[in-house]
Amino acid sequence: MATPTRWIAHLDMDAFYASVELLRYPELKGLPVVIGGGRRHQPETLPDGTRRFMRLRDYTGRGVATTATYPARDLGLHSGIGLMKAAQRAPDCILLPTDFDRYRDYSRRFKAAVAEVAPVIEDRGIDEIYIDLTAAPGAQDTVGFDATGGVRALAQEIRNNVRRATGLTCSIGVTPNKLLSKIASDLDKPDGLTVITAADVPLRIWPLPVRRINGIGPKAGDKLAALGLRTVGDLAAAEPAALVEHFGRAYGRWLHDAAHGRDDRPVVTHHEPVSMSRETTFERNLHAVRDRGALGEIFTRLCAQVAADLQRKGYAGRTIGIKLRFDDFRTVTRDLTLPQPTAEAEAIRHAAGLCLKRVDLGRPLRLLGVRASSLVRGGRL
DNA sequence: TCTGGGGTCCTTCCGCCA
DNA sequence: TCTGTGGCGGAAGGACCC
Repeated sequence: MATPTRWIAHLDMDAFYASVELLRYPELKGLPVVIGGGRRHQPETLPDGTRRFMRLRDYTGRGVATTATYPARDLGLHSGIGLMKAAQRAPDCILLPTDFDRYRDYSRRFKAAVAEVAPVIEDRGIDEIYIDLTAAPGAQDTVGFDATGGVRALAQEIRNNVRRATGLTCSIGVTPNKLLSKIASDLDKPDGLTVITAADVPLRIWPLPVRRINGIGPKAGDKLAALGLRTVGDLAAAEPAALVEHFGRAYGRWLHDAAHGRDDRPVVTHHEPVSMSRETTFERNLHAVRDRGALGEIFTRLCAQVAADLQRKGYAGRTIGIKLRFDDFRTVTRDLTLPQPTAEAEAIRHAAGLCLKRVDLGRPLRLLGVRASSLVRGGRL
């Protein structure tokens, strides 16, 4: 028997948070809706049973959109857009608060539905996963003359199962590796299924902009554009030595491999957390001296939250750190490694306080965060 | 009226030590 | 004792992702 073809799927839920909200508020189907902001703007149920929703024009604050329905995207609203800016573009658009508990619940449901068909799953956050289909029953089957027929049917079965379990649609890309599957799942969205083989890479992948590659962000994208490299094909044709020269050894080589669709990272079914953190952006900027009391309260609360998170999940952290963002958006961090790991709010607060003393607090602050890293399991010393 | 919150990983620099 | 070298952990920042 020949070596089996490696088949990795990337499954991405379609406009996940928004779609979960539409299940709860079906009257919003087809309307522009964004999710985000604080918890203040809950829909109101009127005496006649209908619901009243908040509009973007009524929003004030510093929130951003977490996601947007497809009709809202047509109006130029996208995830990450400031809600005040969004309100200028679409004042009548409906605004819903985020409800992470509910999204986590649906997340568990869709992942369980996938696991019934194919159990080798890598979690990539609340709304997407990788699935190793290589050894799944039927994946290597040829249907007629189509060597991808078996894996395509399997992916379709996964989609059906997710829909049955949640009422939600997803998009799946199936290819020989994670890198290509991530790109492929985005090619036919929403509710799509895309299968790509290594031989398809020049035709299907090379015409795409480099930014479609997971790992090429705004900075690298701009730098590549400045070198005249706009498509994945441009990048694939570039001299590896030139890429190394401009981007360093590791990243330069990775760029070259990625452009050729090469990626042998395994599907990892278990992850240990590296850090746990809590941070908050203030409603208005706070000053270290003038707003000492308010700042101290927030600081203590963040430490307590990190401690609670650590204890709930059974970890302790040896390194405690803080993060500050000033009114000019400059961000600084300070870390302190302790002799012993801790999950106690008071010890965290003390260490974080020492970190804070090392920062010049001359400017007003817009954000404060507390983090625990170098985590050890089970310890609560 | 700019620009959330929770993460991971990588690079660079620095001090310490063998 | 001086100089060099290399490893390593910790700290800081940055890029990127969902």
